[in-house]
Amino acid sequence: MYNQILSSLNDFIDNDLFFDPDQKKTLLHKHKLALSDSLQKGHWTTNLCLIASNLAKKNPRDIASALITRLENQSEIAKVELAGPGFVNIFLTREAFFNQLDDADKNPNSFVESSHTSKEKIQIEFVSANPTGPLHVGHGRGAAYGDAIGRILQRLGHEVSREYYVNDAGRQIDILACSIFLRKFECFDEKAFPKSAYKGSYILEIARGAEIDQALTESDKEKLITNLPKDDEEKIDELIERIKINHSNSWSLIRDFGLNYVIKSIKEDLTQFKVIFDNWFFESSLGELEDKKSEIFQALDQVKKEHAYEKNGAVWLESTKFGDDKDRVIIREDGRGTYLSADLAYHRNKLDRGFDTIINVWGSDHHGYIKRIEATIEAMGYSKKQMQVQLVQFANLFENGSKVKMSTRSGNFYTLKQLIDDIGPDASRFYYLSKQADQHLDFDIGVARSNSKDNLYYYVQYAHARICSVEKKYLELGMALPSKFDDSDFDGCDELLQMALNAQFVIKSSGENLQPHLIVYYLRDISQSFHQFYNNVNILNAKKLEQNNIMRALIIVKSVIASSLELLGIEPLDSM
RNA sequence: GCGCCUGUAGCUCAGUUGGAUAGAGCAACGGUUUUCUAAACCGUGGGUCAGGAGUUCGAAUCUCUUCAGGCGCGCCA
Repeated sequence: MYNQILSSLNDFIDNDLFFDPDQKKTLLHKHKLALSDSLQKGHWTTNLCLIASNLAKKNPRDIASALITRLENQSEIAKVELAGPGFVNIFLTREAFFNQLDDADKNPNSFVESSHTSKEKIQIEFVSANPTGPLHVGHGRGAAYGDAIGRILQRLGHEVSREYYVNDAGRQIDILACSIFLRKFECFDEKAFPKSAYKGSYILEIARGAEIDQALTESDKEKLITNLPKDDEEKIDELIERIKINHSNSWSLIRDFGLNYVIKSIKEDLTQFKVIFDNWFFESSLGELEDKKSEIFQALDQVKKEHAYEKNGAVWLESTKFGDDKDRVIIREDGRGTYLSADLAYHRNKLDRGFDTIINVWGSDHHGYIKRIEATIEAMGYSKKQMQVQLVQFANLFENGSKVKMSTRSGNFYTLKQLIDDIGPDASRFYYLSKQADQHLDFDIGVARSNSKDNLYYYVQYAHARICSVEKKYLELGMALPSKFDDSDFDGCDELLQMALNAQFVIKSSGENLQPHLIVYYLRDISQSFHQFYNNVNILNAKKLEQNNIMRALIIVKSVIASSLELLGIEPLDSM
């Protein structure tokens, strides 16, 4: 029906309006056909005449009359009204209204899929937390978000690939290995343990699990910890250096063991959170800068030829040529690459894999980094439009009104796993997604855990469970669940059904804008409408004539709720 | 100093990309169950959409500006 009306509107623009081609183009682009938010305004509504009247400097009423006649000629349309400042409201016949619902139930993309949006190959890179410790509640938000937009884009017909970028090559990993080493061989007293090392209890666990034949003598330890620099950061770097040189065997054993251990635990947490990645990309696979065959060398070499220069012994990328604020170092004075150089090679690798769009989900503290990476993409000869960066603000966790602190180094943090164990993966995901991603989220675990009315997650689940229960009772009465509407003129479900139709548009918009929270609020609204209906109408004791359509309506609402929850990675509950 | 984000009811937030009378939840007060799950529903009160100017048929939404708050500005990752 949507497509049918839409093409009538377009025919009208083409044939009945005496506009020049430019005006027609903007009109085609700007007019909208939307579901009405209330049936008093009809089933469908369009602003076409408003826009047209603006372009032609004419009264909307003069333009509308021809359109109204054209629309009213269609057998599915019962009535067309001009309302408000110039909206055209379209009222369908009951039969047409029900038909589009049955169609939408069969094909949840019936309105949106034939539109000219092309199917793309999309890659989403998200979480990508440094493998230096367990995921904490801040990472959970990125995980829930990235996974949800993946599901939504898939629903819209795109081919989606999820990727985790593992920074397994940098200094952070050395600090991890060093921390484990120091614990393993008990090099420091508890009080003297370096501040800049990781202190979480998981470090002790890993240290206990690591099987190393070698032992450190007291003099080894003494050598390791005497005459260290005072500065915390310098101290840890010095320790790393000394261990690497003097205990290279243990070092690499511990480093590999620790890294694998942490990555494994991250994977387990994500699996429990129902986030599955198609690909784990390791920074180390890009190779070493010294190796001329490595990807990282070749990527840098390519860029260096045209868009880089040497200054103060370092190699600088001319990123200002591509919109960055200043030029950036890609190879340090001492010959090592910067973080940007690895990212440059990584993005080249991604774009060469043939994705139409790559989406990077980053913590919002990286926002200063966007221009920089865009510049490197342009410098390598790609278009920055192929990459979309979506920032996710950190989630603040509250418990009983007070903020729970998070810091990986101090080891004092609330892990994602704890959260999942506490309130479950589904409620966690629901709350993570309940606010626009790039804005602060205050997550009160007390509310999420509670059975109270302000727990929105249960409000939505309750609507689903109630419908399941009614269906069950209906079957127990010996009735069969209807698969079609009949022509009874009971209209008590119509507003609810109108809202159910809107799911397609909400999902489309949430996919196009990468905003899963729109679905959360849609779920709240349709659940509310259902609860109202439920309290108004006694379904099982309703008139036999009305019951078929009521049950049909509930089946449709239930399936809309279930499939919307699915897009958020949440399993609908059949009973509570 | 430069850049990005935010400011909507007492609190937490939506607002379909410029549309019709600005909406929910919580909190406050009052009500609804011999009948399908009361984790529900109904009612009442609560607003200069931070302030100002502009763009137009029409602005919470776009532009400019003032104020307030948050974040980012390494040869760290």
